[in-house]
Amino acid sequence: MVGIKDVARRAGVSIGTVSNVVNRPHMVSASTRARVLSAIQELGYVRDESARQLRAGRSRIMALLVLDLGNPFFVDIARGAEETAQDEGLHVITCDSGHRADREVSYLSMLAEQRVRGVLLSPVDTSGAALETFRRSEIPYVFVDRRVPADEASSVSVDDVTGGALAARHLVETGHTEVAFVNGPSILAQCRDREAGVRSVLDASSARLSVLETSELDVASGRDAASRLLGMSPRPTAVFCANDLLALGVLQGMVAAGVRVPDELAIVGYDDIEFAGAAAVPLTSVRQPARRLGRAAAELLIAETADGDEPVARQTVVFEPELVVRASTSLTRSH
Amino acid sequence: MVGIKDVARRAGVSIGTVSNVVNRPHMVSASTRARVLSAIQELGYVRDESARQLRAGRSRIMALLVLDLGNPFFVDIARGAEETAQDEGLHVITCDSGHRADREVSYLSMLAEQRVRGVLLSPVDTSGAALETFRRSEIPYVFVDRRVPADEASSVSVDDVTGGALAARHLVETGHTEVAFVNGPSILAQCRDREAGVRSVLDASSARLSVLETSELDVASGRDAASRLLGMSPRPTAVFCANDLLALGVLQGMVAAGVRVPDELAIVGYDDIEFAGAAAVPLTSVRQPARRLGRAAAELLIAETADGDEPVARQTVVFEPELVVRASTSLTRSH
DNA sequence: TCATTCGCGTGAAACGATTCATGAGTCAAT
DNA sequence: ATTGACTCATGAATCGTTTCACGCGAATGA
Repeated sequence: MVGIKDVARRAGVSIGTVSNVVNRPHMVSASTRARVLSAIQELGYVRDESARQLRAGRSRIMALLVLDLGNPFFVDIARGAEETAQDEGLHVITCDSGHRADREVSYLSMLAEQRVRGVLLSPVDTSGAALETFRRSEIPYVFVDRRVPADEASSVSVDDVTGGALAARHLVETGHTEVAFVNGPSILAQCRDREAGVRSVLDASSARLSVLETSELDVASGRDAASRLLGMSPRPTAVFCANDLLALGVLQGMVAAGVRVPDELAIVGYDDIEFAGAAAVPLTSVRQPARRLGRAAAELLIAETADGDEPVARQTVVFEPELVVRASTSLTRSH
Repeated sequence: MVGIKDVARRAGVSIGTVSNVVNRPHMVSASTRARVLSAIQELGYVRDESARQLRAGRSRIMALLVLDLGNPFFVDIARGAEETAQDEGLHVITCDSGHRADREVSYLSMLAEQRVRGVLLSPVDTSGAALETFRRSEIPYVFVDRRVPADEASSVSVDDVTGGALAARHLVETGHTEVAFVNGPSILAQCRDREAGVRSVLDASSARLSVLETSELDVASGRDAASRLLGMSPRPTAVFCANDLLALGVLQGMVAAGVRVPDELAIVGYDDIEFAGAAAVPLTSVRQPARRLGRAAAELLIAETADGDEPVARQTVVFEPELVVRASTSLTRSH
């Protein structure tokens, strides 16, 4: 593998000069620069990041560790993060913990060994030991889609209580009195908060609430939930799901069972992923600004790792969700 | 940042011994080992991969560079690749070129600088200059979801010609004579092959084929295609889409326009992503074994980079696609 | 003419691990 | 008592960069 010293020899200069050509071209005379550059070309020299990083002590890579890449919501976060990273000349590597704490731990220790610049983290469990050991590595991290106290870390999130309330209010206002909430695992703060939002609205109304908890936040769990809903009596006339994957699963289960949506059952999802609007009965959903979430988190992380003088203050950014009403809750468009 | 020499000092041994404790524990006596391990614990020592890699000359990371992470098909490939990588103690970093050649180039040069173990590549354009310069870096790569001549590189793909034929035959056999093929950009080999498959079947039948090309392989393009289809006369009674995202877009556009699926228009997608089966009118689709694709590609790459004696022969693995028939083409289930 | 500045280039010292030849110590066998 | 075999630990060399103090020569100013 050709290294900097091969280039130096070929160009008849010292290795220090080659390094300067690559990193501070203005410090080198035009003629030498040209000679070195053509040597680089001819030899096909590619700088070795590991050596560079060893010297520098920090890498040019930031990591994004998400709960589930199968959920387009997180893919959008990744895209946002990549956008700002690129502006800073950094790269993002995306890791998928698949909701599993052991994989989260494994990735975190890998990232610590890599000495990544920082980590954008959407953790399975905040209180977990996973983070506890990672903290000692001194690698900065920012929470994404999870609010934490500012003294612990910066975080960028969306107000899930409001989001839940938004959905619930919409259902109450459209006249539903028998409402179900299909929630994901309650170890997830997002799920707990959305439920809190739902309850705050429904408790103050005359509607009745049943809560179903699923083990995963995916389409298959949604289908399961659908069959449970079908067995309930009285059967709810509206269901709010903790995310769009669940909602799509419920929708499919209902359509398969001949239940008309929204006539017999209104459905509200959460995240407003692209597939929500693209469903044959387009889903009403609570939109989260996923891309902006990713951008903002990356910006915070970059600010924290800027080689400035003073440590930057931790920040807590909270975005507001927005209800997007579509056919799955509006009778007017049906049929 | 605590390094190996801090540990050595604390434990009262040489750095070589610490290294042995970490990498070849059996070569160290039990008592020293215990002493070193507790020093590691107390100091919170985390090995620095960049130094390790500098010495070793190769990294423990393999990369997967895909066309579009927004497409669940590629997420499944990533999962497959990660499964086998994990078995080998490797890590995968997933990069999303978003169908853009410039990002592909940028990622490839980053990966070359990182001296990754190898790259699983789903390239925008095989003939591209992107690859040409990457080749010089000597980093092994395996094509995923794209067949190439075995003398160039190993590849793992699915037979797209057969896949296209499968879909077309299904439509012909269910009696359609006016068929549309909504294809993605023809620079993609996948798209060209699927079209070839479609033509091979339809040319031999009495059905008529119209081909619409879209600029992207996403849901929005599918919606566009739907409106174009609506303007055609005679209007096709069946449409095959080059992937499920397009198909979902078409489905949505049609349902919004009041066209009944499958009664007035049958739709076939490609990839069989989870959302295809979860659509309110579940999509008939050509299934590709995405996870196995990822696994197989990673296995090939690992075989090529095994530090064995002889270079391993290049391999070309081709999987067979499979038609999954659902409601979007079968009148029997409708209403 | 001499001193000062400036522009360019050099060479060596890091960075933090791995690896390997070497040596120190112990034990058993001759 | 000497040898050989074996177990552990050592310390130096090495990987490919970056960085920095320094030196050389030319240009500038007095």
